Amino acid sequence: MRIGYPCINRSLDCIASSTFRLKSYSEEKLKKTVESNLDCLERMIDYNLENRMFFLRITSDLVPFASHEVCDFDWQKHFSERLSSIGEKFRDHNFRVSMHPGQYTVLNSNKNDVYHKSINDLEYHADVLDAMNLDTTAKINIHVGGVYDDKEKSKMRFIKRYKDISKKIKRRLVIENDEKSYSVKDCLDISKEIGIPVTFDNLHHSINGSHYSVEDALGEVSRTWNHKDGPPIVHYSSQLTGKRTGRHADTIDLEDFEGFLEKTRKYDFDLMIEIKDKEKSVKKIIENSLF
DNA sequence: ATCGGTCAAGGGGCA
DNA sequence: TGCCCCTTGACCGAT
Repeated sequence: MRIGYPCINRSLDCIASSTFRLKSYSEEKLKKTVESNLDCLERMIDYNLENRMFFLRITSDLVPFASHEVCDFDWQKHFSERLSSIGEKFRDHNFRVSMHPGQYTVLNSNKNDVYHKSINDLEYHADVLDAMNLDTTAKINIHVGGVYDDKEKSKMRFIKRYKDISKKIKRRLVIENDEKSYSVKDCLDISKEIGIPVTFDNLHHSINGSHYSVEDALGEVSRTWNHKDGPPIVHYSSQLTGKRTGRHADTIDLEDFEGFLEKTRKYDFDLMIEIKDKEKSVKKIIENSLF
């Protein structure tokens, strides 16, 4: 069981996701930005080591515009040594690593150009993990995508597209239940057809549930992860009280978290804490010996 | 130096 | 149809 937080460490005075405007794109600027992003990523790894947080989500902005047509720079080659040494550090300390493309990456889109751009973006994410020589437990986590007024058809489109993608992406791709469209049940239906692992998100499940209890949902998704995929990935967050449903809380509610652990005790998984104050919440969990 | 409008990009939900 | 929300702050031009 490993625990971590996504993309940004607020205790450090650096970010690994620094970017710039498309208008000001230049190869020089890209190189500089990626260098400083990699510096920061290494500092995050060191911080995590010291604090025993062995699950890390790498920001999609590590190499800005990498999947955009404007970028013809061979960043993999240029940063190959650094990327592989970062990967070595991950492996030496048995880190779990993941990435999570944003809302613009929609594999099952009914628009062809969106679909193709999504493939490019998934390719980029796979390239980052490949350049670090990470095994297939390093995952790229996405949502199923749009519904377009016909969920069955849209699920089928996801399945067909999945079958068509390259091995390089396929070996890392996992799907997560989302808060309005595709529930755990929907993800499991898809997984049954193509064997893709399913990430469980407790907050999304509480908003967009199926007939599954948390215990049953976790039990079912656990079976979608094979040995080569590593332990299941679970996302935990709590609702920001009084705000729009789905908004992430500012800091962790330890009582709520204990309740969650209570229900999930019998399962093995790696846990990503998606809460605004990031590593501080994880620290609270560890300090209270909850994980 | 500070401020705030804007940022590559999709989709869903509501008035 | 058009606007807002999510992701999420950071960038950068105007002052």
